[in-house]
Amino acid sequence: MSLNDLLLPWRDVMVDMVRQDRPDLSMRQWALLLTVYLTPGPHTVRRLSEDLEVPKPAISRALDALSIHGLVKRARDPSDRRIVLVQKTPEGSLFIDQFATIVEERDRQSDLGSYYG
Amino acid sequence: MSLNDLLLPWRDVMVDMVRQDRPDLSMRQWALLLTVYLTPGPHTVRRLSEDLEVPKPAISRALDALSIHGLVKRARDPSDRRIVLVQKTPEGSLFIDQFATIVEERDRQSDLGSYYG
DNA sequence: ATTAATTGTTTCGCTAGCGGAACAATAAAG
DNA sequence: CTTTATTGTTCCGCTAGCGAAACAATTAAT
Repeated sequence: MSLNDLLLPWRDVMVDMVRQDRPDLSMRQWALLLTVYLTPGPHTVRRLSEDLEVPKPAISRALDALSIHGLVKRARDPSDRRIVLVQKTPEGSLFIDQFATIVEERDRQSDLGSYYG
Repeated sequence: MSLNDLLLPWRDVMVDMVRQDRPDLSMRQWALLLTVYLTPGPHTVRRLSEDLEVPKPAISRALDALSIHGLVKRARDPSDRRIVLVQKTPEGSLFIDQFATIVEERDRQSDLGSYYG
């Protein structure tokens, strides 16, 4: 598999991400969002900070940003009220689905490309 | 193919991108870099601006940032000295190769996961 | 009860990036 | 030549994000 076949879908999806309509999330915010939606929880600030190798305050700020867009929400753990559990939202799920559609589309395009081209 | 199978490699690669060692590029800078390295040129500021649907000054600034890391270089078109041709560099090629390695690795992991898991 | 540890947020000074307008350099049209 | 068009950069005021340190809230240890 050539470098182009491998990376072109990435290029295409990233370009889609950059085009101005959708909320423009930074790389960290994307990594955080995908982590919350695709990996098993519970997702606490501490764990996310360790998983992403990013300082805790940065996680906190990124959660602020994602929350503003309604893509994620915070809830205190009832059994230990220091802990913040980061949770999915309906809007976030929709957003992820739309992202998946873009990825699917771009993957499909790339496959066709290597078939015909 | 499940949402997870489709998106988990993306999540993993983005997390790798975010981890602090490698130059932390913004989404725009990534989209720009991949466009220069993976799509046919010549790449002028104007064309990149149109392709990415991003204002020209933003392209110019992003090129500054990429140039500082040596990932890309500018050269005036000799036949029309208004035009800036954005060109690859050895460092940039290496960087793209490293990125490809990450993508490959993460794709492979995900395939294994759906086979055994 | 007091002290120590843990968790997440806020503050601090600072840098990078934003869009839009103005700009300089170059080329094309008249 | 002079004017107009094109291309890319710089300037402007502003917002978002950064890491480190300080902080408040809560729980655990003594």
